[in-house]
Amino acid sequence: MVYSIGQLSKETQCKVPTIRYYEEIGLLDKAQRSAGNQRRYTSQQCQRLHFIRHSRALGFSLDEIKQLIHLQDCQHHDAHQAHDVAQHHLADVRNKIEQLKTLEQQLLTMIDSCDVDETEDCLVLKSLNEVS
Amino acid sequence: MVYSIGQLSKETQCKVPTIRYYEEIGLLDKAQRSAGNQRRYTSQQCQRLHFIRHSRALGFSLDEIKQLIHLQDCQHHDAHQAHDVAQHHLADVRNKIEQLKTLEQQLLTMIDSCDVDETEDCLVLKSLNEVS
DNA sequence: GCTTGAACCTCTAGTTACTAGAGCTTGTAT
DNA sequence: ATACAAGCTCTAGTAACTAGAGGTTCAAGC
Repeated sequence: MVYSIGQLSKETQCKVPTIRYYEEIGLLDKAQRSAGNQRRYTSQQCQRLHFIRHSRALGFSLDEIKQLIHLQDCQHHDAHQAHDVAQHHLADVRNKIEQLKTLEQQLLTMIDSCDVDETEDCLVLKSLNEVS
Repeated sequence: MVYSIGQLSKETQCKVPTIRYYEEIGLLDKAQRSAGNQRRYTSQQCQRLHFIRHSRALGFSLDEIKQLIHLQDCQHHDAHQAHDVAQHHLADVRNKIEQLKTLEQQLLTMIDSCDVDETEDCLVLKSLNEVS
């Protein structure tokens, strides 16, 4: 199976300029070209793009994905390096969740303090002005 | 009290280039200048920068902060517009938390599936290759 | 074989919220 | 008077794309 960039785009739900961008930064190998200079992709490249998109959906950065791809390509890697990348990322995600929960609480407090007292000005601005 | 940009920076914990950047995009008014063209700030501007930093710490975007500042400056605003901005932001934050929790689960599943079976290759890469 | 139009090409610039560096000038303390 | 920290402007870089201009190629229908 050979894909044009548009077909690959449909297959992987990845926008055409994004595919070109991935090639540009070396995340995807340079595609073969048709006689008229248009990109042609193999099933393998299609699978790699699926891998990239799936990883992105899980929040891995392009840099992390580069590492994961390298681990895939290099046969002699330690069995647990990919595991480490994933675990590191999991820690990041948990950190972000904690931060956002704190934030959620602060916003709630701010908004609630305002609901109590409908007759006055909204206190949101006031509370943002307080030096914490 | 009159501040140089460095003093303002210390006072607000906001880096010097960031202050200049806020001026450039119109989030802070243009500062007065000394005879030698250096920026001089008043206590009012210092308070405004505190407001901006506090809002940023709560995750408001610069655009949202612009709206909030406009609401402060404009005396004739609806008492609850700031409330709305905050509530909208709260919804965003909650959304992000939900997404990250889903992600956390997927990562956990991936990593755990690998721990079960230590003798084989790490399954992280394999599971990223599966088309979900 | 010719025409049409969708899909392709490259290149540049924009997005968000800053950060870093070059090369020069000003302020202040001794 | 001098030294040097702190200031100035301008340009470019970060992450991960997205959008548009202006031109070319492919594939289908006649």
